[in-house]
Amino acid sequence: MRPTVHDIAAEAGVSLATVDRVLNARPGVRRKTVDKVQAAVERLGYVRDVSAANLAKKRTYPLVFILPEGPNSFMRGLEAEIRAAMQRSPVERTAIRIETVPPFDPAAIVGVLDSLDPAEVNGVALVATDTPDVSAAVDRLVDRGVHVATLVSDLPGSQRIHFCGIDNLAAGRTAGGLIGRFCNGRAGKVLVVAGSMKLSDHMDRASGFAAVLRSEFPDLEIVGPVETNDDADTVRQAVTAALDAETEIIAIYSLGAGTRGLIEALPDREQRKLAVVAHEVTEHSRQALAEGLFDAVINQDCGHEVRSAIRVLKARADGLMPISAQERIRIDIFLKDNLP
Amino acid sequence: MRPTVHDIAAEAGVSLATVDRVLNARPGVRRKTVDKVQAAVERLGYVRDVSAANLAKKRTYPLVFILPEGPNSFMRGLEAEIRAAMQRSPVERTAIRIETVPPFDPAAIVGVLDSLDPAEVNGVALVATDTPDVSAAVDRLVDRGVHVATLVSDLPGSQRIHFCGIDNLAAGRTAGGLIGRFCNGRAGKVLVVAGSMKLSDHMDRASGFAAVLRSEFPDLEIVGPVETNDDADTVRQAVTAALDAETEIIAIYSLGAGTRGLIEALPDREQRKLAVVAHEVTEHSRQALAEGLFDAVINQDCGHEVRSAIRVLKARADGLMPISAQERIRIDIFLKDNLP
DNA sequence: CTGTTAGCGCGTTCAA
DNA sequence: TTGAACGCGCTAACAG
Repeated sequence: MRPTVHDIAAEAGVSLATVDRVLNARPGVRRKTVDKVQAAVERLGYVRDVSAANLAKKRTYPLVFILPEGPNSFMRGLEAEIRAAMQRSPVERTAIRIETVPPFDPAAIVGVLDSLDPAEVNGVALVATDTPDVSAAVDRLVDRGVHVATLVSDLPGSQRIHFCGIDNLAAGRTAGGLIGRFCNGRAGKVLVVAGSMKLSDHMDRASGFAAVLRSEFPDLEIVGPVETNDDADTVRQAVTAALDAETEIIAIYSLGAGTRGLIEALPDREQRKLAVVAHEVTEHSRQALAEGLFDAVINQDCGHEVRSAIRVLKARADGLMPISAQERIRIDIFLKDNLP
Repeated sequence: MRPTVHDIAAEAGVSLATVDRVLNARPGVRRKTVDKVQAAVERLGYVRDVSAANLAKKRTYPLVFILPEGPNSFMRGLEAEIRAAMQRSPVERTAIRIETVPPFDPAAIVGVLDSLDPAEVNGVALVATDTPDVSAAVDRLVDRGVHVATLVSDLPGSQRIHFCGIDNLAAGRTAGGLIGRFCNGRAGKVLVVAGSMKLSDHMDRASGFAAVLRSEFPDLEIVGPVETNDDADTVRQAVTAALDAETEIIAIYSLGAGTRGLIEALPDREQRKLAVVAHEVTEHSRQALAEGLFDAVINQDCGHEVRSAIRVLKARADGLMPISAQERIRIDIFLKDNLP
């Protein structure tokens, strides 16, 4: 039988209230009493029953998600998952609010971050641009006692407690390995299309990709990365222009969004055979895979990311450590053959 | 504010005890009273607070895992994950017992299944051979009121409530897509090595693989599948023999275990270039990937599978539906470039 | 058949 | 600085 506060109280020779004060690090207890209680906790191996505590406190976890607005399918999918989590709020004791900001706008993110009231918010998960001002705003919020987790794209220099997303360096390496093998010995150029180098996920993917090509497939030369701000029309124009200009392009790695534009720019399979790898399963990329326009799509499960963010933020609010393996977001690789 | 049993009692004009009886479908309540209470539940949108209920009941969930003994690395990894879950038992209110049985021995599984006491066991997760006797034993257990989930390999005809594992047909298709692309237009033969056709996961992988080769890569011809009972020495002998006999083999798909034997049988990369795809990241396969002996490894996260089995079995014991997307086990694809 | 009451493990008044 | 007592939402005796 697991020990309870009663057992601790008896063991330490004090009352329940005193045990509670010590356990919750509240003031008004003599140093010696604190030691006695802590010794009893150690001795009996006490672990607090979080659900009983939450019941007594009628606790809810007020959480805020910050993500970019706009037509980006992936971000809208992410938002849908957050809304699904809001549906479960009564059961999970969460109170989730969504704040959307213009994409690629660090100042807007900073504005939201600074407007948050630590008294009303327990944790924040955000999709951030990796810029110094956002990093600083995150640190300010953490200093004010709010736990912050990054979502999808990390903020490596900041005080965020956790990154809920894939290892984007490994994702880029994977793309490199796939494209290298799909080209299978042919020499030529590979066009790399990115959204914005202000995003650390795009940065990481680009460098992982370049590293693998350099070390394993030296016959493939990178063109780009071209920046498109994840805008479909820009992607279409950029890809069309590049394919016209460079006839030696035999593969494309699209590491950002705007996938619809990429599809529109792709020439007939018969005319010109290109190995194509893109990111995120959306309506568009799914169809492109099925039609054989794309060879592979690298995906991150945004449902998992959202649930993970909630678990991590809640655990942290309770001062617990989450199961780390459970929070590792996998790099999914989809071919037309294993599309879910 | 979420409604409580008190609110229901007031709304229905009855006492707490009666509400409790109705909510838990216990006998001794007049039909009319039941209806009144249920109407109040509907009207107020009541949902029971499971953690409060568990607190009051001091509930624990006694669970049994059945899996094959023996040297199979994957199964040992699975067992390690179950033991990790046992460590969390006090927090998760579980009481987990592991039963091991000789591999490929349906009778042994049936023996364990039939020996289980419904009064002492709440749910069972098992790695099963897909044979009629096991299926029947599962059905008998379900009839006696115990929830059963299959783990890793499914039992499609049975009354199991859930399958905790990957879509093995899709996994086989993925392997087919990868091998087809890695061979890249070359014609030749592909050796398929399996453990046992008594396992539905092996069956499914083999057929998914064959389907993709037939429809998308007609220049590749399948040799096998050869059955090895997942024994490394048998695998080594079978692969060596096949490679000697058939000089046109340009690829190998190993869809079962015994990966060490496969590695030992593989000729020098320089001598004979083979595209190799295997299953499950283990110490051996990891090294083979790193050295370039394997091109890809398809993996299932057994930690996720174990946690999922526990969640599903617990949820079912409480009469709840789990978040289905969370319980979908992903098909992981590892290249040397994205090895974790 | 139905209602009253005392906990489950913990947090939080209010007195002492 | 400490302790007693009540309540969180629910279940389980025990009466009636």
